[in-house]
Amino acid sequence: MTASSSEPARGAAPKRQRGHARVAAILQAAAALFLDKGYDAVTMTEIGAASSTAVGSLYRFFPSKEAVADALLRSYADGLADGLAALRGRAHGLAPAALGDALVDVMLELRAQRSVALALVDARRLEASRQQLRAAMLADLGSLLAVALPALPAARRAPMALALLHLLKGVGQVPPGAAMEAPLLDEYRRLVRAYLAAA
Amino acid sequence: MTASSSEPARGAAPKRQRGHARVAAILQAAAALFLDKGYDAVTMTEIGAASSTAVGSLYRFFPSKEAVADALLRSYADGLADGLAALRGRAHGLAPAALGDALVDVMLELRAQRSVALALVDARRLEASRQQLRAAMLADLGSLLAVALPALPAARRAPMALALLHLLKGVGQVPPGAAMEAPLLDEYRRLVRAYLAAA
Amino acid sequence: MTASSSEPARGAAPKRQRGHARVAAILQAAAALFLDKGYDAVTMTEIGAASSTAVGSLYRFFPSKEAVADALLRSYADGLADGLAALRGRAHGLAPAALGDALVDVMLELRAQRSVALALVDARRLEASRQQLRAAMLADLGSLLAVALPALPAARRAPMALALLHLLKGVGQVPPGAAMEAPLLDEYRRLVRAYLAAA
Amino acid sequence: MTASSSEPARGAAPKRQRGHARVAAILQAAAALFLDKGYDAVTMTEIGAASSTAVGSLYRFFPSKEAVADALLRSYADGLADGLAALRGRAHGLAPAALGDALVDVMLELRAQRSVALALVDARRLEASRQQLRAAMLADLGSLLAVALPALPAARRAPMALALLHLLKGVGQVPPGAAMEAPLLDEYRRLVRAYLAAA
DNA sequence: TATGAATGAGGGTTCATTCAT
DNA sequence: CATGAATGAACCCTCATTCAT
Repeated sequence: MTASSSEPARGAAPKRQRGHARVAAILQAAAALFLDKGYDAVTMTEIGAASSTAVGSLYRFFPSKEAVADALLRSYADGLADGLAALRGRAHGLAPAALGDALVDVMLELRAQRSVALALVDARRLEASRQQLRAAMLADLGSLLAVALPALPAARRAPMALALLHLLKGVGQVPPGAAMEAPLLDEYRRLVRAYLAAA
Repeated sequence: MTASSSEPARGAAPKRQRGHARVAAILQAAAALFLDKGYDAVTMTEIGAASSTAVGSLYRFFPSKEAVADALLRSYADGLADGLAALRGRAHGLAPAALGDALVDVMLELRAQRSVALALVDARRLEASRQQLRAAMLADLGSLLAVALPALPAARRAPMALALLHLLKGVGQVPPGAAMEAPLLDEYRRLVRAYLAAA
Repeated sequence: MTASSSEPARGAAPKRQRGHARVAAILQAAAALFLDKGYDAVTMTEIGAASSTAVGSLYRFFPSKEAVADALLRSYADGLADGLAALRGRAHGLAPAALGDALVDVMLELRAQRSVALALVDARRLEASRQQLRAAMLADLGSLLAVALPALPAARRAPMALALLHLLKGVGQVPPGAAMEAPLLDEYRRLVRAYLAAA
Repeated sequence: MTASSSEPARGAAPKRQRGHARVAAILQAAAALFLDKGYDAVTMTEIGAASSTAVGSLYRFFPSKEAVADALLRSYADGLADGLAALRGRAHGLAPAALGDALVDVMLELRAQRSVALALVDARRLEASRQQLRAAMLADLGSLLAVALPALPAARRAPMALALLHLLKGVGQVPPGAAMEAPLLDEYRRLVRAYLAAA
């Protein structure tokens, strides 16, 4: 709205976008640090330094350290919920093996956010967010199973969702560039497929 | 490979039994606290209070907070190594499904120590111990697979050990008194069995 | 002695009326906040928000937070000096009781500004302004006493001014809407009258 | 109780007394600082430095900065309550002028603690303690008046207690070594006497 | 000139670790 | 040796003040 509309490429855009870029930078830096050292071991000053943001500014965007972690967690939860929702849309009549592969694929798409989320989910200080996230994911997985495996006894749906959740957590933890990556992902695919096929 | 399981049995037994009892009390208290609140949230003073040990004395037995966690981790690693070694002894010719059950059983036996270990493994501050523990467990699992599933291509042994490790981690995380316990354990048994049978 | 009461009236009036309104709004907002929460607990941003002024603009009018408090203090001092000067004009031959009532009345007229001033005077950070204000008020009160109570030994003038100052401070602190207001003000009137009559 | 009872003059005494001395040193240092700069402007580190105590140790004795101020306030409140209680014991039939002098004397005895207390009472952050202290003092003063001035209409007791409280606050604020001290105290005596005599 | 995002020093508080007793 | 008071670095967070727009 100010006069700078003539310089498109210079600095993204004048007002709101700056804030967005900042927030993104902060979250990215925080994600890397949390992943590397765990929630408690990371200091706000560190996050600031890593994202070229003064502590004070950090607190303009996030009211507390916990809020930073929550944002990360939520962003992951949202991505996952979307992925599962999309999968549920086409799950009806899917063969178990195909369902397994699809699940693994959903996970792989979110891998970046996922590994951070996992690091955070284990920080005991974040119980609240953690419980919430877990519950949401279990519900999503459960309803997916109801659609995809209608023959499965209802009583097994919850335990299976739990087991799958843990399994998929493993998929998310596969380190993206390592030598092990491909064979390990194959292995997980086999595992999930075998599990679902046997159900 | 199980050689690391003992320095206690070597020659330290007769005298200093006091010290041993103290160490045990400290570790037990620390385990309960770490499990409940996570590594970072537990203070040395707390551990002292919970084990009726003055902080100063705590530092006589463990040079640092990290050392307490390490001891816990190692004790768990030892138990696991022992369990896997015993299993390997009788693994030759075991049916895959039976092998799966046996693995789950080994895990269940260690569940108490295991859940603490898991809580600690996720405290990123303990990278060193964590890596070591992981490596040892993978090696043990790998050699168990070599014995139990001789038909498995050698190349799949490592990924499978990795996947199994993660799976068994899930078994260890099943909360011991919860309503979900029995069905969830059953589910894990099914899962492991299906996986090994398919291999 | 009342000379310090104006730099506003000198030559700044016609233009910049905007600025004057702003300054007034700022001072009013600041007064309310200081009164409510004390000097230290009020932030410049708050003052800005309460007076619809951007922080940056705040600093155009007042070079620091302390300057805002100083302005408030000075404005009160000016009002008091004026009131005392007026009283001194008609103090000659006034009966002690009447003088006491008049003093209380002067205070009551200034009550709004006064209570803020008192809140600020107690913020020890403002020593300088505080001392200045005090000295000016004592001088004014002293000269009023010289006119109104010529029989009073000169040596008692200073202590009496001090005591009166404190007394009048009490009057200023009577909370304006409380149930206690009327009886308490009566009580103060009695007190001042009794004191001056006995002198 | 330990073995050091043979060295009487060296360091007060070994165990509990050390703590007492520390607490006293802390309170004294805090009092001086609060008096000088006001509650908000004093930092815990400063209090530590002034009492040769590390911040950490400070927090062993007082759980928060507020607790330090509270202790100071309470100690003063206790002294005052004692003084007023003693005075009430012999107040029956006391002449108003004598009562006034006695009140001023009670104040003077507590002057050291008093001036700090006054500095703190004005710190808005300490509302809770402040209200409590005020209420207690008013109640004490009121019951003293009931005993000492039975002729006073009950309705005037509360306002008079309020006015007296403020007056006595003035007495407490007389700076202990200043040139003004003696004449000002005389003046306050006159003032209180005149007030009570007129009642 | 007005704006408010950005800055970073500094405040209260905690806790791993040390050391005098 | 055991003890637990003492230490002080470091953490999260706030806010007076500045300055690019």
